[in-house]
Amino acid sequence: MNKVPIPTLERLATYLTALIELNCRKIDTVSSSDIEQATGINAAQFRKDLSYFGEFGRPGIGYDVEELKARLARILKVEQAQRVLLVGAGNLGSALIGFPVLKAQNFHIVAVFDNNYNKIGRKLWDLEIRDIAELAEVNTELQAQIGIIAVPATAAQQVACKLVEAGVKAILNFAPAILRLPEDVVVRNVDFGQELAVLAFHLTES
Amino acid sequence: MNKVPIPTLERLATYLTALIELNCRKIDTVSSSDIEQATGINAAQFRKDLSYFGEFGRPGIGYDVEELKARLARILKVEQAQRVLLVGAGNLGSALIGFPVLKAQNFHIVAVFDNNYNKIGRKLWDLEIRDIAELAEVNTELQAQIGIIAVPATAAQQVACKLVEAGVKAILNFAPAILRLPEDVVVRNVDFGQELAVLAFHLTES
DNA sequence: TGATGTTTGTGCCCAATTTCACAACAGTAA
DNA sequence: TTACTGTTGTGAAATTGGGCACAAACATCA
Ligand SMILES: NC(=O)c1ccc[n+]([C@@H]2O[C@H](COP(=O)([O-])OP(=O)(O)OC[C@H]3O[C@@H](n4cnc5c(N)ncnc54)[C@H](O)[C@@H]3O)[C@@H](O)[C@H]2O)c1
Ligand SMILES: NC(=O)c1ccc[n+]([C@@H]2O[C@H](COP(=O)([O-])OP(=O)(O)OC[C@H]3O[C@@H](n4cnc5c(N)ncnc54)[C@H](O)[C@@H]3O)[C@@H](O)[C@H]2O)c1
Repeated sequence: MNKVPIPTLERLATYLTALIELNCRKIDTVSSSDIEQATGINAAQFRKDLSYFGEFGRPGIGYDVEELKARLARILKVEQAQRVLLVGAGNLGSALIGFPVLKAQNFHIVAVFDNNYNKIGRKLWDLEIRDIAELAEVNTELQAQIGIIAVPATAAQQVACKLVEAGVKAILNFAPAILRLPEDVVVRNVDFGQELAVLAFHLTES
Repeated sequence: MNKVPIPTLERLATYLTALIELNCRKIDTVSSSDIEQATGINAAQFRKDLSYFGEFGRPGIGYDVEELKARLARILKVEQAQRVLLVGAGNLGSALIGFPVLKAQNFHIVAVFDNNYNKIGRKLWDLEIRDIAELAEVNTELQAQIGIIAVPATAAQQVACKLVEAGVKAILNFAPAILRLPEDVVVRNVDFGQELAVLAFHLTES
C-alpha cells in the first residue's frame, strides 16, 4: 500500500466528488461502470485504483455509495475537516475564501495572512486578515498541516519557509516559482499559464 | 513531430517561463543543467523534450536564451497574443482578469461574459461584462480560439457548448464538471479540491 | 438446487514516459 | 596538431501506468 501512483490519487478525489453527488441524489449502490459514466474514467481503472487500498465492492452487486464515500474520505484524510492556512489576501486569495466547494470537500480555510498593513485587520468574508509575522504563533493553536500560497512569485519561497516553520507539511502553490523545501514537505504547483499553453499548442496557426 | 506527450508540453511551458525570467536577467546562454537548476526538471528530460521539435542547442556551448525562448513561444503558439474569452464574472473570473502574469505570457483576455443582469454592462477592471447571449456574435469579430469557464458546475456544460458554437477550439474549465464536447475541442480541467486531496493524502493522521 | 446473468479484483501484457549513457560536436590551451 | 573539458541529441533500457480479460463471487429466478 506504499506505492500508490499520483494519477491514482488524483482520480480518487474525482471519485469522491462524484460519490458525494450521487449520495445527495439518494443513490445507494453503484457499479464501476456507473462511475465511468459519471466521471469519464475507465471502469477497470476505477477498480484498479481501489485495489491499492483493499476490497470495497461486492461482485454481482457493486459498491455501497455511503461506505465507499466514507472509505475514500478516510484514505484522502478528509473524514474530518482539514484545516488550511492561506497566505496572500489578494485577488486569488479572496476568490479562494469565497469558494464554497472547498468546504464541501472538507477543506476549511481557518486563517488568512498577508504582509500589507493596509489589509491586516480587515475582514475577508468572515475571516480577519492576520499579520504574516504571527503565522507560526497562530498555528501552534490551529495545528493546520496544509498551506496555500497566493502571494507574488518573488515572495513565494520566503512564505513557503514560514509555513514549514509553522508546522505545515503540504503546500498548494499558485505562484509561478519552484519551491525548495525539506524532503518531507509535499508541494503541488498550480500554473494557469501552463494550462493555457498546453491548450494553445493544439490550436492551428491563428 | 506528431506525437508529443502531454507532460512534455506542460514542461515546455515551464521552460518558457524560466527563459523569460533568464532573459530579463540578461543571461544569454544556458546549458540544460542550468535549466534543471532553474526549473527542477531533469536536464536529460529537457533535452529529450526539445528533441521532439528539432535541434536547438550547440554541443559544448548550450542554448541561446533569446532564440530558444522565441522558438518555444512559436511552438506553443504564443509568439503573437492569444485572444481568450472568459465566461463567468464571479470571484474567480475577477481574479483571472486582474492577473498580469497571463498577459506577460501573451494570453490576453479580450472579453468577459455573464448571464446576471446586475453584472452585465458593469466594468471588471478595464473590460465591460457582456451578455452571454452575445457570445457568438462578439466572437465573429474577435476570433478568439481559447475560452475559460468560470461559472458554477451546473452551467458549465451549457456554457461550453456556447463557446464551441462561437468557434472556440480550446477550453480551460474551472468548474468541477466533466464536459462532453466534439473531438476536435481540447479541454483541460483545473480542480483545486483535487489538488488539495492529493496533498492531504500524504499527511499523517491528524 | 442449478442455471443464468452481473460485477468485482487482479494477473498479465502493452503503451507511454523517464532516465541512462554515450557518440558526436565545440571550444580551449599547449 | 593533440589532449582535455564541456555539452548536445538520441538510441536503448528501465520504469511507470493503463486496460484487457477472466476466474471467482454474488444475486435472481425457475
Ligand atoms: N489572480 C489570479 O487569478 C491568479 C491565478 C493564478 C496564479 N496566481 C498567482 O497567485 C499569486 C497571487 O496572485 P494575486 O492575483 O492574488 O496577487 P495580488 O497582488 O492580488 O495579491 C498578492 C497578495 O500577497 C500579499 N503579499 C505579498 N508579499 C507577501 C508576503 N511576503 N507575505 C504575505 N503576503 C504577501 C500582498 O499584500 C497581496 O495581498 C501570484 O503569485 C500569482 O501569480 C494568481
Ligand atoms: N472561487 C474560486 O476560488 C474557485 C476556484 C476553483 C474553481 N472555481 C470554480 O469556478 C467556478 C466559478 O467560481 P466563482 O467562485 O467565481 O463563482 P461565482 O458564483 O462567484 O461566479 C460565477 C459567475 O458565473 C455567472 N454565471 C452563472 N451561470 C452562468 C451562465 N449560464 N452563463 C454565464 N454566466 C453565468 C454568475 O452570474 C457569476 O457571476 C465554479 O464552478 C467554481 O467551482 C472557483
